[in-house]
Amino acid sequence: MGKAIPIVNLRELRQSCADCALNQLCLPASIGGADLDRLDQLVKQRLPLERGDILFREGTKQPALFVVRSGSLKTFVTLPEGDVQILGFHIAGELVGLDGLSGDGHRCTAEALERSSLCEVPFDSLTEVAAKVPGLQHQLFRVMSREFGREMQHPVMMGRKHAMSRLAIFLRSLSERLEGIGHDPHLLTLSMTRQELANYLGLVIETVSRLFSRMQSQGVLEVDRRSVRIVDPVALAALAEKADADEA
Amino acid sequence: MGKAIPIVNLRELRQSCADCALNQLCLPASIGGADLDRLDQLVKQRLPLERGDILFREGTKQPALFVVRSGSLKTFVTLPEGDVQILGFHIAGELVGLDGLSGDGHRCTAEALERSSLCEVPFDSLTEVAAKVPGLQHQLFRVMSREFGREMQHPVMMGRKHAMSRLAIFLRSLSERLEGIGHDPHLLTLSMTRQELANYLGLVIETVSRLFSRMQSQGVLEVDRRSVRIVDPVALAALAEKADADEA
DNA sequence: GCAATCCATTGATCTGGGTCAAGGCGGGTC
DNA sequence: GACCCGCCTTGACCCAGATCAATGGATTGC
Repeated sequence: MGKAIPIVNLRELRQSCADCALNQLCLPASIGGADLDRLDQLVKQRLPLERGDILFREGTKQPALFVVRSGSLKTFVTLPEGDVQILGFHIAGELVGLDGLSGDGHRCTAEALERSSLCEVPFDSLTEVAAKVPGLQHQLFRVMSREFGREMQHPVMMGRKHAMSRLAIFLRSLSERLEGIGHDPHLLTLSMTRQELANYLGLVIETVSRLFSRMQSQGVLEVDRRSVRIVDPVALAALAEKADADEA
Repeated sequence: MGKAIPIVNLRELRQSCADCALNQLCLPASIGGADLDRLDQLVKQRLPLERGDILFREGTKQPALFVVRSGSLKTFVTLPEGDVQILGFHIAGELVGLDGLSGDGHRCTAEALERSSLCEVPFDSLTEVAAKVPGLQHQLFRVMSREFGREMQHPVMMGRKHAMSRLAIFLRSLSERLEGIGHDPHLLTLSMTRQELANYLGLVIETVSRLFSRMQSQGVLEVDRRSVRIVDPVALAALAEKADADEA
């Protein structure tokens, strides 16, 4: 047994949708047989990305849809003045790139937060096949709409006037999503820096750092660098929902 | 010539997509002939809504897609504690209800801000026809993705740490959208209350009020209750982009 | 081992916007 | 006309979080 050198798992690289553990979260859900084969042929397995690698950039023509198989990414837009706004973090089983179907290319940039592997489906062939496979079209609408629902959470969180609520909402959401892919919902390993998290939450890095410290001293979390253990989920929920004064 | 009693325009109520002034902004764009007729049969013209009328509620099964023909609406979610977060305002030519395709019903509530008329397309029949008309499917993906792009603006705006930038961004966006439907982009008639606007921007009503006053005294706007004239668009743009300190 | 770098934490101070409170104005009703 | 009521504005005050600044680990490179 040598060192833990990360090796590309070749079996994983050439695997069909039918065998994929993420099957139910992904496009192929609820289609099968010949249709699944047809979809399978569109899906390209990509070599893993490393932290900082760009999956696609704002404005890219030839847009594609991606499914995260392992690892995680962030999506963000760059503002005219040069600063960025992070729109979301994407973990295994989640889709990235749905903003690209408009015909004007992708509207945001996607970048890996750690070593990540993905499946890729080019849009033109996807919509082409979707036109022939009603089940796929339906599923495509479903996942787009599901993603819509997820996007809604961001403004809801940003609308909170207390920084503590924002962070608590984020942690709960992440916990829930991890649970959905079979991880321990109380043991989070953050793949983003404090800076990236702060940007996403609409705060500055110092505030995020202080919030983690405060939650730890209150016995809600145990924090060690990027790993966060949720010690008191009830207290965390209370922080997330703590009133916000106005209500109209 | 009597008083200006608002009358339901019957011609408008039973009109085909082909004749509609909003044609290019809407679903029928880029389909024609027999396909357009097929779509036409799905579209129901609804009686106008009055201020406060609910178009659909969170959780409604039997979701549908709506196109605003005139007037305006807001969409919002209700949080467990009872307060709400407004997600967006929708003016003529814009689509409402795209969040409903997930199969779990609508994820937000839509409410009229003023007397508004709409077209309605039930989802089940829409997706059914879309499966047969590739042009429609494509257009449906396009408008969904376009809407995705619009949704992205909300977090970008909420990420701004200065209240003035948030309001300026909102005003510019509204101005642009009004221009798109042939209105004077410098003369805005707000259909939402200050409270609704504040909620959307993640601020309190007093702050919004003070911002309007300040922009007026700076010569950027002329404000009279709900009507806002953009006097100095360049200054407004500068306020919208004013640096926000961090940039990662 | 030591420097350099990146990332995170902590403290001190300042300030933008939230909170509390008091009118103002316009549109409706009787 | 007088009143009311919903919506908006303005002022005074205060606090959560931004800003400024210094320090502390990890990790990487030499």
